[in-house]
Amino acid sequence: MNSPKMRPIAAAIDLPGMERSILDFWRTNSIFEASTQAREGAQPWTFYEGPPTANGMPGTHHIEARVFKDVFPRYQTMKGKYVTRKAGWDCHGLPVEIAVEKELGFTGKGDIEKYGIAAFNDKCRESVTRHVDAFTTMTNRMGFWVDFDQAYWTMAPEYVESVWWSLKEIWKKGLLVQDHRVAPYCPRCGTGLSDHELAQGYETVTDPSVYVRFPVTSGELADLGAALLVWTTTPWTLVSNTAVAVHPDVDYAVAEVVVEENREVLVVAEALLSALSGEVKVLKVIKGRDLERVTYKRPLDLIEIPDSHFIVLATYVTTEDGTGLVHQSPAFGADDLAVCRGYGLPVVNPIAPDGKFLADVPLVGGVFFKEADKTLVKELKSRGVLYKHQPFEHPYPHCWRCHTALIYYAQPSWYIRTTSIKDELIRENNKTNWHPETIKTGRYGDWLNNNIDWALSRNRFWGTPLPIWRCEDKHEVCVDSLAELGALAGQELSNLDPHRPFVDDITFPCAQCSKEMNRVPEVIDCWYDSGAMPFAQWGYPHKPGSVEKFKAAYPADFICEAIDQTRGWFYTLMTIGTLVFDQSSYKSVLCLGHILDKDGRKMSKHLGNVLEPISLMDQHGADAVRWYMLAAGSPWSARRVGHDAISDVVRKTLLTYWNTISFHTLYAEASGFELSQSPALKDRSMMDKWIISELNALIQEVDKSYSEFDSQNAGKALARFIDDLSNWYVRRSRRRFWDGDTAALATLHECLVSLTQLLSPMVPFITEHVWQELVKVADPSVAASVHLTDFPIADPSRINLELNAQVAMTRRVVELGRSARAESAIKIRQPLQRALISANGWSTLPTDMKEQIADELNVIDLADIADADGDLVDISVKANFKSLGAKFGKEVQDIAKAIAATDPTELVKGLRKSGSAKVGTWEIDLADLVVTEVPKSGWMVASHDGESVALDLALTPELIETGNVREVIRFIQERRKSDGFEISDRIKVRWNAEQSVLSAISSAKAHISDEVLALEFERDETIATSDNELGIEVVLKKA
RNA sequence: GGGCCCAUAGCUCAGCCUGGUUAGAGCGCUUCCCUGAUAAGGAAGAGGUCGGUGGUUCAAGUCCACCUGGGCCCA
Repeated sequence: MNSPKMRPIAAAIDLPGMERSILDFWRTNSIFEASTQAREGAQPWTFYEGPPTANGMPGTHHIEARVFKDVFPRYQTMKGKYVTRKAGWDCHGLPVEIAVEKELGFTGKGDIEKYGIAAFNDKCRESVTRHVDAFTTMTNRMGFWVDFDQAYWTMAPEYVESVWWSLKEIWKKGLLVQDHRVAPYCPRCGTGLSDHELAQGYETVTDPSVYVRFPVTSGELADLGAALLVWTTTPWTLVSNTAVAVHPDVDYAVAEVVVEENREVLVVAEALLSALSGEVKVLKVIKGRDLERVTYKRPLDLIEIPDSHFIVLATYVTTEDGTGLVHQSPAFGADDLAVCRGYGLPVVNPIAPDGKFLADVPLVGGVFFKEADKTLVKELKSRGVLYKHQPFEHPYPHCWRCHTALIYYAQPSWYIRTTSIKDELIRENNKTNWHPETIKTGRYGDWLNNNIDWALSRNRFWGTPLPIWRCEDKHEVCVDSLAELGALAGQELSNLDPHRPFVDDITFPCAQCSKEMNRVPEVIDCWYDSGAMPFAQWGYPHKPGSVEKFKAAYPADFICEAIDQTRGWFYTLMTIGTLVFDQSSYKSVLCLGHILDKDGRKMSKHLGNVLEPISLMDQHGADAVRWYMLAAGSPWSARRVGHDAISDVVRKTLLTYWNTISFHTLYAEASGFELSQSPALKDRSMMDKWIISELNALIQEVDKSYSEFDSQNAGKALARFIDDLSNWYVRRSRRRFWDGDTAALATLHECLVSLTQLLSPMVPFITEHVWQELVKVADPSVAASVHLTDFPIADPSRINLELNAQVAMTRRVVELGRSARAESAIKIRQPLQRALISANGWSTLPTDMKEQIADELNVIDLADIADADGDLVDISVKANFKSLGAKFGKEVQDIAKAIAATDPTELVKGLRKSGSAKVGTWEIDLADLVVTEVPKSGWMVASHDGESVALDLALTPELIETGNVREVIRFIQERRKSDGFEISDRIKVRWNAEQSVLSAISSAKAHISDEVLALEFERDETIATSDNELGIEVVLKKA
C-alpha cells in the first residue's frame, strides 16, 4: 500500500472564517443531503421539528433548542439510522397579526375590518415570509442541518386541509362543540385566550382594593342597621353586582365597630375580623347558611338588574383574604356564573366586546373597564359606602402579546372536549420517555390530571378557519377538504385559498332544512396547527403518497423544545395524536432549561440584554456556541450565557484539540510518516496501549451518553480525553514524535480520527475541517466528510482498566513530585539523585511508568519508601470516622482521642503484625485508621491522600554539571526558534561561555550536538559571553 | 395563593440520592517554574460562616422542617 504523506497544519486558526468555508464545502458538495441519502432504507429514527413562530427575529434562545435538535439526529445518522429532518414554520396566529397591526399602526379589530381581511391576511403572509428568511440565515450559520426545501408551512393550503381533516375526525366523535363560558378575553385583540396562552401573560399589577358596605334591607340584621362588608379588587364589576356569596359552613360575625364616636354594625367572617379597625365588639355569630336570601342594597345602581341583590351560598368562598363575603357578577367570573345560575339570577353585561362600558351606562359609559375603577371608587366614597380603600398588589392576567389587561367575559366559544380523553392522555404520558424524568409525573403529569377542555376558537383573521358550516336552525357540517366543500357548494374549489375571507364567501343549502349554510366566523388556536404537524406536514391523508410517509414517521422518536412548551407544543402534539390516532405523537422528549443573560435574568427585548445570535457566532464561532449550549451545565437547568463563558470553551477545549492536531501533522510531515507504516498494537509501547485503552473507554461512554440525550456527560468525557491526550500522552511522548516513531504517530493518528468522529455531532465545523486537512490527506479512501462516516465502535478487548489505573497513579505521583520540587526552589532543569515514593500499588507499577516519573521530575533514582531505612520514615495516623462510626456509633469521638494519644509508629507496627490492636478498651483494625508515611527531615516531601513523594535535595558536582548541559541545550533551542529555523534544519553552532562551565560543555559536545541538530559545535572566543547564569552566548548558522 | 426546580470561591459549575471531621474543578488574580504544541503547560498562594434559622445524629454542604432570594409553571 502506498499511502500519502501528511501535510502540516498551522497552529493558528480563525474559527469563524474556517466555519464559513466549511459551510461552502457542505453546500457545494451537498453533504447534508448525502448524509441522509446514504441511510435510505435503513431503520428510521424520526425527529419532528417544532416550528418556530415566524413573527420576529431569532434570538440566542432559538440557537439553544436548535443545537440539541441537531446533535442527536447527527449522532443517530452516524449510527446508521435514516433520519429525515423536515423544517417547519408556524405561520398563523395572533403573534403575526399583532406584528402586522403594529406595522400598519392599527389599534384594534375595527381597523383591520376597514382595511379588508384579504389585504390584511396578505400582509400577514408577507410578514411570515420575511421573518422566515432571518431564521433560515441563523439556522444555516449555526450548522443546524434541516431540510428547508421540504419545509412545511402551516399556512399552506394542503396543510390547512390536513388540519381540517383532523378537526372533522374530532367533530365526528362529538368532541368539537360550541359552548358558552366565562373565559379570559383580550378586549384589544377581541379574542378569547386559551389556557396555555393565559399562562404566559400574568403580570403583577397594583389594583385598588376596596371594602364596600352593602346595607342589609331585610330581617333582624336590617333592624340592627347592619351592612355586609364586601372586598373586591375589581371595583368595575360592582356596576353589575347581582348577589353576595357566603360559605354555608363559615361563621360570620355581626360586629359593632366604633371609631371616634362613629358607630356602625358590619358583617364579616369571624376569621377575618382583623379587616376591621377601631373598637370592635362582636354582637352575634351567624352561620353562613342562615344568611341565605337576606337582601341588601347594592352600592351602585347605574344599570337595571331585576330580581336580584340577596345573599347566596357558595362553597368556593374562602376566608383566606378579604371579608369572607364575595360580590357576584356572573358575566365576569366562571364561579359567579355557576353560582348565580343556581339561583336563577340574570346575567347582565354592561361591557362591550371592545372592553368599554356601553355608551348608555351613566358615569362610566364608553370608559375602558380598567380605567373606570378610579371614577367608581370616587363615587362609592361620595355615596358613603366605601369602608376602606388600599392599593393591592397581585398577579393579574394580561394578553401575552399585547399586554392588555384581560377581562373574564362570558362568550360563545368552540371547545375540544379534552377532558373526555383524560385517561388516554395519562396512559400515553406514562409511556413517554421524558428528559428530565421529573417532568413526566411533575409539571406535565399535574397538568394532565387537572385537564380542562381546550378553548379552540379565536375571533380573529389570520388562522386556519374553523371548517364548520351552519344554518339558521343550527344544523352543522364539518368539512375535511376543499374537495368536500366544493362538492357541497357545487363549485370547483380546489384552487381556493382556504383562508378568510375567501372561505367565508362559500355558502350552500342545508341538507336537512335547505336554509343557507354559512361558515362560523372563528379561526382556530395556532397551537392546534403546530400540534397537527405529524400528519399535516405531509398533507395527510389527501395528498398522494402522504399516507405512506406519515405511517413511516409516526410517532417521533425524538422531539426537543424548552420547558415553556409543556403546556404548549408538548401538550397539543400529544393531545391531537391521542384524539385522532389514539396514540401520542412522540416517544422521547428532551425538555430544555431556559437561556438567561450573564446576570441570571431572562433575555428580553425590553431589558436590552438579548445576545444577537449571528454576531455571537461570528465572534466566537458557531462550534464554541454549540459546545457551550451542549456541554456547559445541565441541558435542563436554566443557564447563563455571556461572552466570557463562550470564549473559555474556545480556549480550553477547541484550541487544545486543534493544537494536538497541529502538533501531529507537524511531526508526521517532518518524519515522512505514512499510515501504511503503522505497527500492530501489540508492538506498540505501554503509553500507546494506554491511550488506545482510554480511547475505547471513551467511545463507549460517549456512545451511551448520546443515546441517552446526555450531551453534558458526552462533553465532559470528551474534554477529559482531550486533556489526557494533549497533556499526558503527547507531552510524555514528545521525544518519540521528534524521532519520527511510527508507533507513536500511528497511535496519535488513530486517536485523533476517532476523537474527531466522536466530536463531530457537537462541533461539526472544526471536525469537518480536521477531516479534510488531516484524515482525508492521510487516507484519501475515507468518506468525503466526517458527517458521512459511521460512529466509531469500541473494542472492549483494548480497554485495560488496570493500565488506566496505573497511569492515573503515575500522574498523581508526578503531580506530588512537581509540588515538592516547586517547594524546594531547585529548578527542575537541575537533576536530583533520588526520590522516595509511598503509594499503593507502587511495587507493581511497570518500569516504563517509573521511568516517566523519573524523567518528569528529573530525578535519577526512584525507590519505594518501604525499602528505605526504617528511621527515614515518620508514621502518622488519623481516625477513619466512616469505618469507626459504623462500628462504634457515638463512641467515635472518644476513640479518635484515644488514637491521637497513642504512639502511631507502635500502633501501626502492631496492626501490621497481628491485624488488630487495642486502643483504650476498643479493638480496632488497620481499616479504622488513615495511615500516612512521610520521610523524616532533610527531604522535601509532598503528600496527598496517603500517597507521598520525597526528594533528596543533596547536589553533587556531577548533578550540577548535568544540569548545566541541559541549560545549554535549552538555550540553543530557544535561539533556534527565535532565529526562525525550521524544526528539521541542521545547524552550525559557534559558542562561548564563562570559564567555570567550559569543560563541562566541551565534554558534552556530542550529546548537545545531537539534541540541537548541530553538525558543527565549536567554541569561538571572539563571542562575548552574556550575563545569563552560565554566561553562554551562541551564533547559529544553517548548515 | 399553590406546585416544581435552583442557591457551594470574584465568575461558571461538580459534590448532596447512599452523612464521616483539611469542600473540589475550570476561569480570573498574585508569585514562581518549564519550554521546538508556546496566544500552550506545571506548581504555590489569596479567595468559602456551602442563602438563613431550627431540628435529627457521635457527626450535616449532604437528611428533615421553616424562612429568604431567583427561575419555570399553575391560579
